[in-house]
Amino acid sequence: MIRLSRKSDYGLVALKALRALQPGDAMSARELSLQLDLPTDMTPKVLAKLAQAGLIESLMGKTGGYRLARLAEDISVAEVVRVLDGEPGLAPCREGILECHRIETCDIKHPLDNLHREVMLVLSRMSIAQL
Amino acid sequence: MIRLSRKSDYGLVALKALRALQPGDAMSARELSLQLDLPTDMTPKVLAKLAQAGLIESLMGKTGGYRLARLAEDISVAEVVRVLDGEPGLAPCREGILECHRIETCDIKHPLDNLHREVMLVLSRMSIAQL
DNA sequence: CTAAACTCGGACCAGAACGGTCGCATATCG
DNA sequence: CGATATGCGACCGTTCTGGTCCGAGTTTAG
Repeated sequence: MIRLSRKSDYGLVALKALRALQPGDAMSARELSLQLDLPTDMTPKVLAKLAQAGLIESLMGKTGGYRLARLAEDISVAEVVRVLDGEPGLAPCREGILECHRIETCDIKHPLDNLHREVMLVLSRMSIAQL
Repeated sequence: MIRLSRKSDYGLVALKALRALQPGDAMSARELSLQLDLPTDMTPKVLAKLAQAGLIESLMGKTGGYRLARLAEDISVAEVVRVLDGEPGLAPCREGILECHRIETCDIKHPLDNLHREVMLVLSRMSIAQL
């Protein structure tokens, strides 16, 4: 239910690298891959997701690349995770494995929900700039 | 890197159910499965892990079953997660994917480590009794 | 205008992890 | 002694993720 996969890691290190650029400059996916030792063709995928979510912007063409679309201070870890690993949902009520008509189940659902929300809050408080 | 799988859910609901027992009473794995709609033979596995970690104790024999080994107030969610899903490790330095001799990598490692620690802290603050 | 370098997007594959099951040994109570 | 419980280890099927490949559309350089 709460999952921070490797993709999120990649995204975070990439964003951190983009942050070090001069304003106006862009960095290509391949440069990022080489510099950060990320899997060759994984980087474009991760960056594409971040781009279409509006966290970074992509510049096409020969001198293209990626750069932050916002201030690093305004990009939270939670947002990156949500984009790359999806909104983490609770297992219990998602698949119907634990049926919700059971009292015990719904007794447990809300607390787990709170738990989850609290974790995301922690992630929300940390920005790329703080990494 | 942080992963709360379904097993953890199962463990948490089971512990919550065990908490409702009268002191001295025990509840069999099958009873728990039926009452909580958990997968038939998943429950013993989860309970076995919790037992060997000392969170609950098992009573063998005909009238056997499981019961809490400690007060519900003293069992944290973090502990349950750690037992059932293992100590969550950081991806970057675990598999050598991001080599640690790279400065960028080790710049990112510690902050991610802190992040992770903070999340576990949140889980530590919530006990079974509070669910 | 052509060529090169880049992003975009989808299709694709292998491997690991997870959820779930079975069976046998062992211990307890009646 | 027999019935019933856990303990534990071996065992699959499926899903998901990480990772790769390729074609299409775009922009700049020459």
